[in-house]
Amino acid sequence: MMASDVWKEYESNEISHSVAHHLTAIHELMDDLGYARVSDVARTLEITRGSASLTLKALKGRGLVIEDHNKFLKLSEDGRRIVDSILAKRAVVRKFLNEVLKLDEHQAEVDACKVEHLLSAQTGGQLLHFVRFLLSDDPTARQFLAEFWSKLDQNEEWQWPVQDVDQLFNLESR
Amino acid sequence: MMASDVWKEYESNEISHSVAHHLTAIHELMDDLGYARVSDVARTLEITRGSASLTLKALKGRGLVIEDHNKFLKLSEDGRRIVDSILAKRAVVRKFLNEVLKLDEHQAEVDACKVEHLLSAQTGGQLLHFVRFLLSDDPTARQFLAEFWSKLDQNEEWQWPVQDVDQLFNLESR
DNA sequence: ATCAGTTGTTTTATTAGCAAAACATTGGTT
DNA sequence: AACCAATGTTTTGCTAATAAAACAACTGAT
Repeated sequence: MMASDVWKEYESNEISHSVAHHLTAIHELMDDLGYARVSDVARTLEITRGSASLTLKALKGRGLVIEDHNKFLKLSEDGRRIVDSILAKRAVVRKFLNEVLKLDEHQAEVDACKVEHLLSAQTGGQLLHFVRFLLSDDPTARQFLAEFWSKLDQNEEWQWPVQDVDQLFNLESR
Repeated sequence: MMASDVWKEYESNEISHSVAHHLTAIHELMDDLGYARVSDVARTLEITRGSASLTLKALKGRGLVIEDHNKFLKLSEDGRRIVDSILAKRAVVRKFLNEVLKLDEHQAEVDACKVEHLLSAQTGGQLLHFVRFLLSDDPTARQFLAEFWSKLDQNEEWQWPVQDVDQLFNLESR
């Protein structure tokens, strides 16, 4: 509980929010334009070329981005793997928030974008299993969702933020 | 998609990971010891007194922390509200990851700690509704969970990270 | 061929968050 | 009184990520 080895793992994350978006920007640009240069990344992220240049230089140094003889950028194998895992987590979190919890699309997009690079691979994988089953045409899943959504409309008994969540579960928490 | 007004909201967050833990440390110390000084916070977070002193000075300036005539710290009303919302999100996310997705406790704790300060109030509230119903003794919820868990043990068809999550849902995204 | 626009880099500065070290204050012990 | 330990602050320096501005190099149009 509040073990510092837990809370300090935050910055020990090898992929920062900024790095995640520099990499996914390259990925998107390759899809959309067929190429990605420093300026294109900067435009996409709405930061200055100077900032993008410095960050991308570091990413080249880390072997996540590769530069052409003509200053054209692309993702390395490692870079692509990271982008894949980030986009997968973003997609599944967005889907869960929007289609299950019924949060509006913008909120779902924003929250998914905030946490996509922080979730572990295990969490991403398990969440995908879960949401996949939940949104499948399995009758049990259908019925469960229907009941949940009908309950959602009904009650707003307790208000957020909650003082003691564990009490709401009628369980001891540790 | 990749709208910069979305991805830039990350740093626009008023509560950073560091601030979140400085505040919750004070909360915990008040519970455990009955008081909280700069040194106690530093010890709890395993950072130097100097760092804690600077951060806490800023938090006093923001009106989230109040200092005694004798250097004793406590949370303001605003500070307490923030801690409540963070701890509630942490608890519900941890519970979901551990008791529903069956991730081990450490992983659940780490991931919950990483995202607790980033989730919106709406997301926290909806997630609480969802997990509460999911872990209740409602027979539909019971049956759904039982089926999900049995499926979990069975298949490991596709491997993570997934190339195209949306394809796995047999749905168009967005 | 020149001139303008685009592109990439570098330098300088800022902010948040940390460490390390120096320093001041306080409280208790002997 | 002298001393030591704990506490709090300040200063200096570091890293990541940004902006801003200066600069160099290339491209294309006329």
